[in-house]
Amino acid sequence: MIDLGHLDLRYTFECGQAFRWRRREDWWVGVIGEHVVRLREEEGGIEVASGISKAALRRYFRCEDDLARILNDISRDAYVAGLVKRFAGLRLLRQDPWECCASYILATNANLPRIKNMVETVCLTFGNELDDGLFSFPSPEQILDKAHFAQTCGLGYRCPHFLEFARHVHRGELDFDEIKRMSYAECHAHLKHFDGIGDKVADCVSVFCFDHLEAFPIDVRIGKALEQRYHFTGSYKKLSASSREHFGPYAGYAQEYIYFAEDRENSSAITRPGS
DNA sequence: AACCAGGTCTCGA
DNA sequence: TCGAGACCTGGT
Repeated sequence: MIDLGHLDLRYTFECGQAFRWRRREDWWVGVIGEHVVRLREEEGGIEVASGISKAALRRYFRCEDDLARILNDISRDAYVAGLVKRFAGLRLLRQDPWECCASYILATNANLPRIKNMVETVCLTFGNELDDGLFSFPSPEQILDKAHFAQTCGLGYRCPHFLEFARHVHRGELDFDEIKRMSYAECHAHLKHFDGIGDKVADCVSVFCFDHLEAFPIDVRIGKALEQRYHFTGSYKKLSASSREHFGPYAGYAQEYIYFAEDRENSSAITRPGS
């Protein structure tokens, strides 16, 4: 049993920030680094079945974030204030930079189910089998050692960007520790130099693995929400500036609550037509 | 059966 | 700096 603070596993894993968590009966099963992790909510904490250290788990779940204070800070309008109440316990995760960047290069112009499939196929093709049917996310070297198999992963036109990114990391052309020391603006600009990383992906990885909680990724759905609910318009750059100004230093948290809410709204509209 | 998807790239104005 | 088109492919 471990106390990870206020945490709702379902909201946190279903909101689309990470692609590899699955519900298996009453456990959430995922892979962090080379560890299979099984988690279950119990009274008074989270039950953990894994060899991973508690410190690593606390780090992954950003336990140093004062969630109550952050949610209070982003509740700057009625819409987000309502979402924060509905989905309290949704936490941002601190993902591994290599895995996060590589995954989000795959996450362009595809829907969530397909993205999950692509990532899972990559793990199955190149990663280490850790447990029955559970694979680690492969290292750049594991991918490059049999790069020709990438064609069989259904990545489409993302494939060359994915492989090229693995090569850049393998050659040491990205220093993730150095990027972590950059400001948000520097981090975002630096990442955009790599093929397959544009404004949106740069923002995703800025907030999901480089600790820039003010980053506010804008995909088509968030763009619609910004227009309809806030009347924000214009280029990505303008929308980004407006959003960060409105939501403040924890804009990334606000973005994730909005994305999750819009996603649920969207899927329930399809599931229950009419009314 | 079309439409669309956690976009990016290239190119012209 | 901005907008328009093309783009792999699988979900829905």
